[in-house]
Amino acid sequence: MRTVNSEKAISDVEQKCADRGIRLTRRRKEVLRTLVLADSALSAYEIAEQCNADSNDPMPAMSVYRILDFLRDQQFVHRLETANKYISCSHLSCGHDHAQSQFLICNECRKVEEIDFSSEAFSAMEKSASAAGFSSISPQLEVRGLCDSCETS
Amino acid sequence: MRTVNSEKAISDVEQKCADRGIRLTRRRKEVLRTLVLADSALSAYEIAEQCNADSNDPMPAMSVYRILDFLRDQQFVHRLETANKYISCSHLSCGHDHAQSQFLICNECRKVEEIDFSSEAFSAMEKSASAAGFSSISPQLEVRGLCDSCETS
DNA sequence: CTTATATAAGATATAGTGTATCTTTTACGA
DNA sequence: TCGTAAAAGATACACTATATCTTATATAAG
Repeated sequence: MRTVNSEKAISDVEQKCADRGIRLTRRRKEVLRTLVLADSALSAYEIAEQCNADSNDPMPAMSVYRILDFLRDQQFVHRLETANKYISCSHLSCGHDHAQSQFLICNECRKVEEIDFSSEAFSAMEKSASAAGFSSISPQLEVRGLCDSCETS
Repeated sequence: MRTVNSEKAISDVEQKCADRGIRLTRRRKEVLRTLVLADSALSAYEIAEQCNADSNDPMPAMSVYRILDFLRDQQFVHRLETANKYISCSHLSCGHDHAQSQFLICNECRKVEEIDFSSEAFSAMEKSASAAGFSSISPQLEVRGLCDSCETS
């Protein structure tokens, strides 16, 4: 289980939705809960499968996509572009906004860490980018690598 | 046309293949040429389509995938993981190896630049990564952003 | 030169990922 | 309670990619 307190994360999201005047429906909560409880990033179809394992009210894959759109709009969930998978935001219980989302993805065990790169790293990247004719770079970043335990084993 | 001298790039690849004792067949050259001449990154199916526009010997999409595997193994072509597209290496005529490949991708016009991030940028990223339990990061990197001309327009 | 072998290409099927669209249901305010 | 809008259900289909089996071609050995 990735999140220390999954239930708290979900009720915090519920509160945020109430604040924003949007609805965290039963279906949306199902998808969110699946991602919060998951050990790793999941594909849309894996989410549907997991929901169907957890309840006997079938969750169609198409609904998963729709719900993921909603959850991503609200920044509760992120899409890993390099993996075609989805993962719950690791800041569900934080009060502040998270415009940034940078991910370290282990090529071996597929573990994902959502981190903040240092501002030095960012400004150095921006400098290189600007030299190549790119005036701005997205704070969304996916970096592949090896986590410590996979490196040593 | 992305490459200043496309024909030179292709004949340089031919020479490299000869050196490596591998074959740059007619089909492989067709795919490579399509990518070298392309203004942007192409999907496998777009490559097939383009080949079919250029010649009347049909290029099946399945062959394109096989040939892309070959060209990627040889580092003549890269895959943009965040775009599901392929692009020819911008160093086809260089003598040295290119273990690294970092890309800037414009979210607006889809222009792609293959660059080298500064070593400062890399070591700063590695520092952040190591703090998060990742001992090594891949030199393969795709960064989204806006190119100068899309930024100003 | 011919044949054997290995590599490449052709052909077909199918899996995996994602979007479009139309209908039905549900929630909520007037 | 009824009307409207948002959400969910259902179905079809497009796009990306892999697996596998067969046929063709290139090169090396005899």
